[in-house]
Amino acid sequence: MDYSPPFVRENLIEELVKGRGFAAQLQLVLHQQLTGSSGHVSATEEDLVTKILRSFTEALSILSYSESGKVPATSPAPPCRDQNRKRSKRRNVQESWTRITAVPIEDGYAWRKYGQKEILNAKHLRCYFRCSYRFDQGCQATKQVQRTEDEPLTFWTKYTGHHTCQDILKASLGMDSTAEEGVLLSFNSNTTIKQEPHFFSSFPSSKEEHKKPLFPQ
DNA sequence: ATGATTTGACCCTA
DNA sequence: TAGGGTCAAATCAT
Repeated sequence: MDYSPPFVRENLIEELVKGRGFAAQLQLVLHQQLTGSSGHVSATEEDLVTKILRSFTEALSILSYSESGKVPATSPAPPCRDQNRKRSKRRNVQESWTRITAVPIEDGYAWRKYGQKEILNAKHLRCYFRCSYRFDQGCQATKQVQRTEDEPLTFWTKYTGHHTCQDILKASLGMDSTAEEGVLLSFNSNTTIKQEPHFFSSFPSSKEEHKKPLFPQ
């Protein structure tokens, strides 16, 4: 499904990455206005910029899929939002979406593992990751990864929040060889689609390439 | 020595 | 109160 020469693809990815970066910045600005004293940004505007941001991300994913000879599963559905839940002081309610893949997703971002936990009625541990730049740049992106099935091997990944870190450009431009292995997009629990297995590997981040598998078997 | 991971404890929500 | 998410000291890898 790849009809474009490599250099066209690279330019395309570069532009999409730029767009995503700008959208992320806009999201930050809007969020600051929303929480600031002037606060005249509507939730609709914030929601809109979130959708733009996601579109860029998904476009990049699609390019990555086609590059590796795979077909994107679906277009994204609206995110599942905990709209009626009270905002916790400690846990802020961020947009989240999930994917189910045959391999742990290598999304090109730098993640730091900060915990893992046994989940009720689950055979495997759930691993918790946050952006490596959380403290440097205040990037609030997190993800959770859990092996869900053995046959066929599948991994469930839940992303929460978008990356606002500057590493975004470098990371995404490096996606050609470490493209997202994502298969299924689902922004609520009802819609899930699977993809063929590709390979198995742990997926150390760009900052954390090394050592033992991050996912307990 | 430095930075990442592990793991038990603690915190929060339903 | 149980289950899930996060923290942080201890441990490990480079």
